[in-house]
Amino acid sequence: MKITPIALYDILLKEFGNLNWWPKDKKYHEKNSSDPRFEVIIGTILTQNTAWSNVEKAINNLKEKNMLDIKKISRSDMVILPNLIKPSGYFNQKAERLKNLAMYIYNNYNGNLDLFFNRNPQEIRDELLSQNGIGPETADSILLYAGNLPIFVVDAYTKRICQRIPFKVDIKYDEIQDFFQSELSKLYKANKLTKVYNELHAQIVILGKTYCKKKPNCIECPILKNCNFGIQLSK
DNA sequence: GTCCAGGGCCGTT
DNA sequence: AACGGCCATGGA
Repeated sequence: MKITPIALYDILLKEFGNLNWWPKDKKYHEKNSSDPRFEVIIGTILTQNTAWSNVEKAINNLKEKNMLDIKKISRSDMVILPNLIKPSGYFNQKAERLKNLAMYIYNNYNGNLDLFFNRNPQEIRDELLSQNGIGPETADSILLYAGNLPIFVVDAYTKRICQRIPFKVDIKYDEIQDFFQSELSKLYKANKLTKVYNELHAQIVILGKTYCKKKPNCIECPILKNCNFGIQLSK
């Protein structure tokens, strides 16, 4: 049975409901009057090729030291910071990346994320991509989940699912992103796209973690009947 | 013990 | 353009 990105979204929305990503600690930010968008930005770097459970440990360490702050990260000691984020893995690289980005935003936008995000998304994206350690997925996650901008995030799960279904699209980041964005904007109005991209990427991650793993669990997968990979497997 | 996770960079073909 | 090695922890 043929499936489109729109149909995929329908199925996953029924299966998982609204997930309201990105995961963040609202209570913490209310209590400390800190900016939850910066927690998202930190999370996008810490979760690079890393299980989220490990990222949570790192973020908790930052909270305990009151370091979940753009100014403090931008001035952090490069012995202390890697140590705090150690559970997230690649901690030396990630500490550099975090500090560089925090310094960039702090120096050029006075740490003001409203100023940073209130521009043409393409311009912000190019700027993010020019930073060391920020590739397309991290940049787009920042745009979508911190900036609330209508940019679809492609990750390893998205690529895997595109191949397994399969969608008729070249397996490259930009091609897949263009494919999802052009398909979904056929049905949804421009002012709904941020919400749709937010939910669909979140649902794809859950689908990937739960069913469409490297070693997949197709039998219980909600898109079994719409996926060539699962159909072949169940024969 | 082995495999894997919500990538990205760099050097080599 | 494409590919391999590298970065590293913690849970399954």
